[in-house]
Amino acid sequence: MVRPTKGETVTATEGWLEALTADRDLVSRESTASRVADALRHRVIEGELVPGTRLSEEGICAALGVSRNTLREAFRLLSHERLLEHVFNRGVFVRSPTSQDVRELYRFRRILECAAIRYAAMAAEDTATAVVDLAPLRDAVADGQRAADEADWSGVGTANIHFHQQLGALPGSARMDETMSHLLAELRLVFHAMADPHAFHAPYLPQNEHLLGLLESRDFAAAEEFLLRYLDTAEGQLLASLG
Amino acid sequence: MVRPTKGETVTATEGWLEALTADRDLVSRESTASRVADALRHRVIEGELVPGTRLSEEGICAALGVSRNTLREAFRLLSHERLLEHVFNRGVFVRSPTSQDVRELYRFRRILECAAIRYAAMAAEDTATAVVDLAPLRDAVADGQRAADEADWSGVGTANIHFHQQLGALPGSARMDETMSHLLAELRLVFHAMADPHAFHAPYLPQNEHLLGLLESRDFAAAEEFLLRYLDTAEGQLLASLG
DNA sequence: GGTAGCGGTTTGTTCAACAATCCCGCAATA
DNA sequence: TATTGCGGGATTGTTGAACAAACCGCTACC
Repeated sequence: MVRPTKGETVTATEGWLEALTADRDLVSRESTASRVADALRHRVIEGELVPGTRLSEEGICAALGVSRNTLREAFRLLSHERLLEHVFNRGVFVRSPTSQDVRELYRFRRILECAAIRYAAMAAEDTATAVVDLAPLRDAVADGQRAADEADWSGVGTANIHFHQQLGALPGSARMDETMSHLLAELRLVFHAMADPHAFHAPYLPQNEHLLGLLESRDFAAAEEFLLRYLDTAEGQLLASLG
Repeated sequence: MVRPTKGETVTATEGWLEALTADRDLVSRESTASRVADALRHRVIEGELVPGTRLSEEGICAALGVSRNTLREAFRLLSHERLLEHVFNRGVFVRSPTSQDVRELYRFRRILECAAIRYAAMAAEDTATAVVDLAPLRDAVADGQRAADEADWSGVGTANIHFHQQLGALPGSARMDETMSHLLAELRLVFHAMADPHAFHAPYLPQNEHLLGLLESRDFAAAEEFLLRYLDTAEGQLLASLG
């Protein structure tokens, strides 16, 4: 190890401590329950666990090699995210969203995503506020385009979700980000109930691009209007598919 | 037990089955973890547990007479509501919100509550939609007035929170209700950090009433404008109080 | 046909134990 | 003096087993 010569003190560039805090999550191990929850969440979101499936405690804790108590903590986490449904004395099931759920989900989406656009509009006309950063949205659109070129429909779906996640992140509120994240994860359950969940996303790719264009040209009123129709269409499709 | 005479079938008034479902939660036992969480939540929300307090597992599960595992499930629930903070390998603490939290909380409140007003506006001009029900808001204002008359400042605070909860409930989305509920519960933590948390709420009583008046007279634009100023003021007070 | 009783199975909850981790105080060192 | 290294003690993380309670499906019975 190289150490400074005696009497000499090395002062690093300003703010390096703050930079370190960004790496904090790399150091801190997370609990096994979180990791189990991550594994299950992935399976649910990717549609490998079909809605309605019962998740037996014994089977899963044997498969994952964790104790029942730890597994139940993971169940609790995912139930809170509405990905699983915990029925007292009967076990946990992969949640199967109803059409009522779809209507509520989209009502909430309209509220949150329109609010995000309005926030961007406010930030744009208020020079005091730092202008919102649309780069993550551009990235999401690009990712979607790339996935479509490779006929990776699952990737298109992911990019689509990512686009809306980033749209909701415009106001820069961690709480809203989390809410959006849960909302979109739950929505994935709905998508899996469709006949061809992956192809479903494809038509929305150019629409995302158009919406981004409106935002970039600062036509926020048109963007909001466009988004509302966009969501109406999607909701209608899902409701029709759910019966 | 009285049973109908053989061959005779008693038919009760229509809809009694639906009425029964409302009492379901009285019958269905909830898990002990939920009840433990309820008890702790009450203590935290009422300010009996000061932010920063460490909640020792051993002490609490002895006091409540539940096992450590059950207590830990309750801790998970409350951590998810951001009332407690779970630090890995160090225990759980009553969350002490920072000024950063306050800013985020109010940013999110502005988004959600304004969206609620805009939803009411949309519902009002769209005759197809059933008109929104302002009765719960009136009730909350009345409760606050009554509590103020009796110098019950804690009650005034509760009524104030209740008012905003009901405001957020206008769009009729269970998911949004839950989000608002968590938001306001977390906000209570902030209030307790103030010098005189109860008196803090009193000035907002007439403002709630005024806001309700604007909604009743369907002047939604003014209502939104008024609410924004309202929230600005409150946020400023809290930030000043937090330093 | 409908209903009451009955096992087998799964969940709810507790308990006790061990490993891993952290905090605090003390000594050693530059 | 200020910093570093090192236990000791306490607390948390996780496990495994155990028992009570509840549910499901089956059978027997009226």
